[in-house]
Amino acid sequence: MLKLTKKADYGLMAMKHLAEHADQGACSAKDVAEAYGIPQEALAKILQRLAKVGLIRSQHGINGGYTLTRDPKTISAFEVIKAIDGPLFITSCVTVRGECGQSDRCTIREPLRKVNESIEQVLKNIKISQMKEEPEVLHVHEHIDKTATKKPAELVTIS
Amino acid sequence: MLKLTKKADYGLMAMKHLAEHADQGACSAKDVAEAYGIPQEALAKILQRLAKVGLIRSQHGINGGYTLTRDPKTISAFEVIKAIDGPLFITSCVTVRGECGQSDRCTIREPLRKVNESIEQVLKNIKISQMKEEPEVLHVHEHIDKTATKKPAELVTIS
DNA sequence: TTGAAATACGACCGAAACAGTCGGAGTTCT
DNA sequence: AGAACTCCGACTGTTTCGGTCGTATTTCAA
Repeated sequence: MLKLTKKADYGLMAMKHLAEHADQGACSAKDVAEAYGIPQEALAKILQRLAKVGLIRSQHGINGGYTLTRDPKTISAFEVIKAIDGPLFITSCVTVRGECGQSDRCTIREPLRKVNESIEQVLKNIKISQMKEEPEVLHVHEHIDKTATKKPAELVTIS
Repeated sequence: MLKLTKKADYGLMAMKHLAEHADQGACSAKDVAEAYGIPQEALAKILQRLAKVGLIRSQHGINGGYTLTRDPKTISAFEVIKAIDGPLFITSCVTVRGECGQSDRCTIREPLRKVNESIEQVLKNIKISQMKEEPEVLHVHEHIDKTATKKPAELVTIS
């Protein structure tokens, strides 16, 4: 149904939380989990994956937790989702090798690849810093519009 | 992982096939299934759902099968996908009632709703007729660009 | 040095959605 | 009327998802 997994949702929430509390030092998985009513163990596993790809830094021991490694303005939702759910393909017949398992006569995969690219661009242009609060939402609009209006060349070159 | 189900893929293939063979009368589920190596019974069920929402018309008996009810230029990929997989939401916490089951403090759902709208617009502007062959792909690009450039007002009003 | 607090990692289980299969009902042509 | 062909709806295995548990490792503080 073209939906993100809950893990990806949790990951985005956690990243947003870390961005908001960046000045208060590290946030533990327990803190974030309790703040949003997320199972602690489940969130911990997600944060581990985010740390593994370098989006956040982990610190053991007392007063430990997770901190962002980059400015939230430079972290896209696409990076977070990809780190958690793996590479996303809108079509189920297209694999990582670009092959179509079903049949050679599947002629719809090329148009769908374009759709996939468009979705990726949208997600890449949504930054963690833009998810903070409601007033910021207006900025998201502008960026969504910019995504397609300012990058037609990029979309074309992919084809 | 933000991917379409195989059923949706099959449905799009079948719709494309019906569009290409519209002048040859009705196509049976068997014909389409054999043309693409899809299990016949599985495809039949998909075609049933497409018929139920009125995208195609079914005809029993000998030389029966399915035919498009509308011009393929007016049928969007969004309609096909929605008919098969149901309403699509990019976020798993957002339900049909707009509620967030997790917590009231989930502040990321509004930005993600905008992403969802953008994706819907992309899918709505991809028509079955544009999936026919490779040269047509270029047209898809134009429509993707138009999607966001010509409809900023619509995106804003949804917020 | 000892213990508490926190992450790191893997294995496990129940639930839900997915992919595909089977028998039955309806329609058309001969 | 009968046979061939098709659509139709319910059913079952399989995979994925979501969440839990247990254990090891690291860090800081008393």
